[in-house]
Amino acid sequence: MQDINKILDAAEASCSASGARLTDKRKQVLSCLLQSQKAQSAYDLIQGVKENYGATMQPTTMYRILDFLESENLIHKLQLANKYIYCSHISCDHSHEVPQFLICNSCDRVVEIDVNSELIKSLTRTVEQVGYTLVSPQLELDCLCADCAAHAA
Amino acid sequence: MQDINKILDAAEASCSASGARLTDKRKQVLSCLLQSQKAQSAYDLIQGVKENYGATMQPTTMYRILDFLESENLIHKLQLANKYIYCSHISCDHSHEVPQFLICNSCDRVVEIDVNSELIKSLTRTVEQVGYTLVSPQLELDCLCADCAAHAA
DNA sequence: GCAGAAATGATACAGTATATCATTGCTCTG
DNA sequence: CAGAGCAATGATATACTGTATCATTTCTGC
Ligand SMILES: [Zn+2]
Ligand SMILES: [Zn+2]
Ligand SMILES: [Zn+2]
Ligand SMILES: [Zn+2]
Repeated sequence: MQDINKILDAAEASCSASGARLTDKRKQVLSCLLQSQKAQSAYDLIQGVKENYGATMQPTTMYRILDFLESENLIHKLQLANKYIYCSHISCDHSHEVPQFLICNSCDRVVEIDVNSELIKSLTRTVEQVGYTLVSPQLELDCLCADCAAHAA
Repeated sequence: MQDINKILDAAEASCSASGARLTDKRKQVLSCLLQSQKAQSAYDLIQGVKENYGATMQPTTMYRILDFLESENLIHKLQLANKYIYCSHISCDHSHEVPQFLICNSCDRVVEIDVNSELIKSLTRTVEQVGYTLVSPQLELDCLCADCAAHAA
């Protein structure tokens, strides 16, 4: 994990480049996500910004901010867990590929990796065979992290 | 889609074989799911059994029944949509492989196919590389069905 | 400064899921 | 067949997740 401030700077630059503003509140939410390897729900984050910054946010505001951060590719929404996680590629140069997430179902720790392109091709082919169209090939896998697997064993 | 009564018989046999009971209520819920190609939420199903059988079920009861049906491999829960769909393999002989679901994000129509075993191997390998353990390789893909794609175009 | 747009606040509510304790009904044994 | 024990369901309350709507504040460009 790199320095959070460096990532925040990169996020700010990325927003500027797309004509968007990374406001204080948005930055607070993003910071909360960056401070943890674990996926957090919208309500976890409402609690988080309150504890860390004394800021009160209504659900509406939080969801709007999360939508914004997602549209700027700074975070990802995990459908499998109804939680959010920062994007691992905020401050790297290469363009963002289709993400694949390994989610620990015990502690919500998340690893983001790029999907193998062969795999996407294979999925797309399968989907087309039954007449469907793939909208988003984002994959989320139900996993156990090393720590939790050790405890369970 | 085969005859629903034939599938219900198969479901009943399958439950007997595992020492479980397919009670009237459980059968009503399963029937509702079998009557539609579309994924339905727990609350959709509460409405469904009311309309079709005049039976009133509380959420607690419905979730318990859904858990039961899932544990008997008669239905699947789709995390992506927070909805439930019958299993396509209730009355076929071959053992149930890892399922993969193509979910129309517009109309909730679902296609269940078996995951290519090469793909599972590839996923497992990837997961192990980062020290995680794959708990369930069930894949759910965000798609559009042929009808909805045609309308959107 | 001022108009217009973007962002946030505030209130209410819809939809999804679980906790807890009570009651009913089935099964098995004696 | 009685009655114990367990499986299934009922009932009530509540927590969690997400959206609709309208008002207010803050920023930007002129
Ligand atoms: Zn990412
Ligand atoms: Zn873990
Ligand atoms: Zn199935
Ligand atoms: Zn459709």
